[in-house]
Amino acid sequence: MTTDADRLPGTAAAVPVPGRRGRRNDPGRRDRIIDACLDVIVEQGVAGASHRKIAAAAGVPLGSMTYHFTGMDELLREAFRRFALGVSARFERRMLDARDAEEAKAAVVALITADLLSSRRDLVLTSELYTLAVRKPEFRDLTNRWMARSRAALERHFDPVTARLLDALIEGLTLHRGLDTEPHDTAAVVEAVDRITRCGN
Amino acid sequence: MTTDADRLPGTAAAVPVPGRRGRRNDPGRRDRIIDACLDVIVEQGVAGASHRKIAAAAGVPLGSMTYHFTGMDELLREAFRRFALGVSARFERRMLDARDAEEAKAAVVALITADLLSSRRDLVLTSELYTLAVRKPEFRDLTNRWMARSRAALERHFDPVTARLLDALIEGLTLHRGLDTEPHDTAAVVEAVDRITRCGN
Amino acid sequence: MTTDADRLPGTAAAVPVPGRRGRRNDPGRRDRIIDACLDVIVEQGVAGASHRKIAAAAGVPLGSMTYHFTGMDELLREAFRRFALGVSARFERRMLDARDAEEAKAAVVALITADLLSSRRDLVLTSELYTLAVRKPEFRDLTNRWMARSRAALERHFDPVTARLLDALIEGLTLHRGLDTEPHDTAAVVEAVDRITRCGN
Amino acid sequence: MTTDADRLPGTAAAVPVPGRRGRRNDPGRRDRIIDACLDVIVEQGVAGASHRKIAAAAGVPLGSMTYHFTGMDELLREAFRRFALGVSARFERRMLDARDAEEAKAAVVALITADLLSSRRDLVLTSELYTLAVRKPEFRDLTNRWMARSRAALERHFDPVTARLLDALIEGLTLHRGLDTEPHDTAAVVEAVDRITRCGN
DNA sequence: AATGAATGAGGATTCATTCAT
DNA sequence: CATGAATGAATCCTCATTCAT
Repeated sequence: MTTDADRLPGTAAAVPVPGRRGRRNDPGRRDRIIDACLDVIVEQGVAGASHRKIAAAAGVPLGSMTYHFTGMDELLREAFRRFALGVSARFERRMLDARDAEEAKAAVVALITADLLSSRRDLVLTSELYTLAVRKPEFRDLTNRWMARSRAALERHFDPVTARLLDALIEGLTLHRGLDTEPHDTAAVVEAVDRITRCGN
Repeated sequence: MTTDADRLPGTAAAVPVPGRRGRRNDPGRRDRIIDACLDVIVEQGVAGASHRKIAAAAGVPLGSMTYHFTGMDELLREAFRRFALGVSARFERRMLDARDAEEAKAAVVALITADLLSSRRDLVLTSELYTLAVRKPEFRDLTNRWMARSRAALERHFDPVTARLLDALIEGLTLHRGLDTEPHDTAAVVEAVDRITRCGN
Repeated sequence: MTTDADRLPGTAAAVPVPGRRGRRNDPGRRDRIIDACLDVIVEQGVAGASHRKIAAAAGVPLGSMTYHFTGMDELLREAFRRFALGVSARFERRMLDARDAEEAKAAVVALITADLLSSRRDLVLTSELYTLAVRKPEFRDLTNRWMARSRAALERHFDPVTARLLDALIEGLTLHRGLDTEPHDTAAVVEAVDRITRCGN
Repeated sequence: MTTDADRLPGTAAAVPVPGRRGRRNDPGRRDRIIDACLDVIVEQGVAGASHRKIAAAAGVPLGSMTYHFTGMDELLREAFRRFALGVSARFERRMLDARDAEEAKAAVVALITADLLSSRRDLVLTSELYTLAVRKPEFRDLTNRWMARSRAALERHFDPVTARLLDALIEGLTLHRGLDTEPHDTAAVVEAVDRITRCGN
């Protein structure tokens, strides 16, 4: 399970999910609501995300909320599903792009030390998702699938045990770097990845 | 920064004299509220922690809440401060008890693989705290101090770089083990700690 | 700026269909709330006008209050706007009905010495409005517009300076007569209007 | 009844009211509370004047409030009594200082056109007092006594009818000048006083 | 199909007052 | 005598959800 700054292209761009629920006048409204939901969560947290605020952010009437979603739970689930899918897809692609273990390690380092500005959003959403996942099984499914996908991607270059450990290391380093206020140097991250992968590539 | 199940001794001990309708002068009530706050957070999350619920859990009238605390913010801050202090104190003690690096490593492994039943509470509270810390500076202070204390404790047995990496590893492993539904084997944790500490004791 | 007992016609006419439990779609409910607000203010003052009391007086659920108005401020503003509009419209009509300065003077005297029973409401509301206006600009706008309209009406029969002085005199006499407990004779009022208008018709 | 900017000297200056209630440690505390009460009312209105705020403004513990006063009503009554006494005493002195009707008229004009900065406090307190007086008899006693004293002072230079009319005129002009936002010229005030006193000195 | 209107439950907070000390 | 601690009632307001249209 790993964080990444990029948004999965194609999910949020008002693509009309064909077989889902064809709406006449405003296709993609459902999608817009989901994106607005994530935006509100980034700014105010899950605790501050209300139907009203999300509706306002999406530019849709309040009544739309419970028309398109059975309730806040469904909306949150879909929003975080989109988020997790996007982040893990991006991670997977990076691992696919790496041609050997060395490139994979470099990619991991790049990921952890990535521009914090763009990954602030990811950090916030990730921590919010974890907080939900710790308590509610339906969100734990999300994080589990995310973690599984990350490990599978890592296993293209590392043995299963190393993949699992590396994934955990990424998690911890990302979190600590995100929370810590003092600047961090990349060298330590390189060192960490080196050590954790030393005996198991 | 590491999770631990024990409660800081001496903080929550102010048990209300049971059969007495303690109206006026109830010393320790503030402490009881803080503990009740943590309990409610564990069960319902920060989002679900309201004055009403906490007051009910602590067995105090609603008006007591804003008498003892200026508002929810102060209450949350104090609650998480107590939690962080307790956990980091426990961690520090464990490191002090270790007589050499090997014992320290064993202690770390024990910590990560500790009885999940008791550490479920810690996991929940930690993730809630992180979610707050990501957004609000006053809670980031808490996590920073916690992290600093953990690293300092680790530095009794490891060099600074290793300490930092080990701390991050603990974080990631704890989190992943807490979220994952399938069982984990201790061997992998031992392996991880071995690798990360190999070149830097 | 002058007080008058009549209510602006057409504003409060939305009588709720009595025997019908009008749940959804209750047009005129907003108006009814505003009127109820004024009623409560008359009886308990602005200080005693709470959402609860007004809702009860209007026969609407508490939640309606903040649905129809963003908060107490907006409600108070609308209520006093309605009051000021009604009073100044009535005053204006009286001045329009007067065919010359003598009739206008008589109308002013009639106004000041009007039946106190009906003008008690006006006196209370006026003093409450002034108290708000002294402190808050948005209410001062109301009183300013009211004063301007009164002066404009007076200027149909008197020169600008006299109009302004007459308006102030009306204000002072109305207030003193309203507060004073001993009975007043009309002759003094006639004398006052005569003197203030003597040199400026 | 007339407004004036000066504070009655000697009332607020922590003079120990001798026969009232001799306190040991902090004589004048009662007085300080009353003054603080007026200060709070000026800033927040009667509606915003709470025991807590006044206690804070006076620098006394909250418990002192209900120790020195039976409740808010008594406190308000004493506060406004002090205010009304101060203002009317100042007015009386000005009338005593005038040696003839012309000087009295000049004094009245000076009073109305006085520096608004210092009289803002008076304006606020006066309107608050009127609002109370309109509703509650115990405050109407205050305003009545104030009005009576003002008229008595004016009767040193004018006949009773003129005194009463002049008093009302002062009231209206002061109020309108206080509320109006555009600047006012003194000439109109002079003219008004001239007219109202023309036929009756 | 879509939504504006409406509402009751619950949110945090402020308050005057009481009482034990 | 004086006060800090405590409390229950009341404050405004936000909310997810329902329903008539």
